[in-house]
Amino acid sequence: MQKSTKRIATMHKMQVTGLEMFYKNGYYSTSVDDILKELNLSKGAFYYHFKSKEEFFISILQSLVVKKVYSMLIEPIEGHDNPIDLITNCLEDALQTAEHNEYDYGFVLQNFITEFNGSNPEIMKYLNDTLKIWEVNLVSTLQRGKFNGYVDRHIDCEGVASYIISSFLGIRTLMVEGSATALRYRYMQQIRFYLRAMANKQTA
Amino acid sequence: MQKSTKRIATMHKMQVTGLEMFYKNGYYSTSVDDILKELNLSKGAFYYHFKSKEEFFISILQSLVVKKVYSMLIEPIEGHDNPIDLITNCLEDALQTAEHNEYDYGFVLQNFITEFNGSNPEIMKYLNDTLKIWEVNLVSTLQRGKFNGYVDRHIDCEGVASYIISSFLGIRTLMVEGSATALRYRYMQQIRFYLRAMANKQTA
DNA sequence: GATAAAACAGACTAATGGGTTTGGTTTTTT
DNA sequence: AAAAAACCAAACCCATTAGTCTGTTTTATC
Repeated sequence: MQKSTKRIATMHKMQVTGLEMFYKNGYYSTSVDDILKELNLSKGAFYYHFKSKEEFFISILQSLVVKKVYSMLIEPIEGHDNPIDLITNCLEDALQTAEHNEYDYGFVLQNFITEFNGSNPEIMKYLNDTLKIWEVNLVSTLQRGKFNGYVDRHIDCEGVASYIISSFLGIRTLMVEGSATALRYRYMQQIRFYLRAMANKQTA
Repeated sequence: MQKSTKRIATMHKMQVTGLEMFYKNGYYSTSVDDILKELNLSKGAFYYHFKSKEEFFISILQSLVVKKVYSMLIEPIEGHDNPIDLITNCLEDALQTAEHNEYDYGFVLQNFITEFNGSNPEIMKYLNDTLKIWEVNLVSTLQRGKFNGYVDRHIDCEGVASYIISSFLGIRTLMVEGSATALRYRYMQQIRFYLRAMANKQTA
């Protein structure tokens, strides 16, 4: 009983290539035809599977982006180890991924937020919700860190979380054109410095 | 001899409205007709003054954006006062401007960098150059701060500068949808905390 | 106030892109 | 083998958009 297995495979292929091209060239600058040419598929194929370009894009957000945000930005910082180390390593990994021309999904979000802001409220909702998921998980990781004695009790977890996200999104913007390796190195030094100051001074 | 006074006035009006709409809806999502309708002007007028949409946009970068980056982000941090205070106040001002739905020009740059990255190298060059101007000036402000005894000698000025820019660009992304006031408040607390640690501990 | 140049209006063109339709082929089920 | 479901190709439709062309109005100059 694999009646929909091919359907799913085809849709998935379209979504993967779609995300790649939307991310690289922007949503509005990437035509459906562009994606189909890349895949040697036809318009008929596309509109058999998806109602519209917009619905197609939303399906990408739901089935690819959200999952990747979880696996790259959220799961690595779960658990009861020192959140400061967890977060530092997670950011380092994400930036290294970015450096090798793959996409780290925090920046994917930022790109699309910039593009759709003001022009498409429905898509913006999905994007903001996903970003919010990251933020919420950062906050609770920090709070858990307080509870477990790793993080200073006086720290404003919400403030730190949005500051981490901000700096990360920003450095990724700079990396698109600047010398990525040098920027990553410097950024990691600064964020380490910043996060180290959050540590609980009582406990080792 | 005011043969070009009207010409300049009209061009300027087009540029101001153009920047506003490009910034709000994106370059590719804003048609020349959209801008002209807003101004009650015609195609003939537009192409009388500008060779193309792209040239029009570049003229906006040159005549509006660069100047504003200077007056909002560079001039305020010049001088020989404590650069940590200068930078803090400058960022605060920029974020307050942003909160009142006007545009702070750091974010204008970021928006366009995101939009044109990968699709238009010529425009990217202008945008990156402008961002670079900001960065270079931040670095030299910090170095001057070292010289004048305000900033710790061990600080990596390049690292701090790109970290400041990063966090600023990032927080602006978050502000587009989140509660701007709360984000600004938190951000300023964090950046103050971060910058205070740069201060020279010897001198008061 | 005639004339020339500058500034502007608006219909038109060509190309692009989202989406539809038609007309098929392959795969699965019975 | 026959019917139905899943899948695919490409011509076609319609709205939009950057850019052109031809003319008209405004403005400066003598």
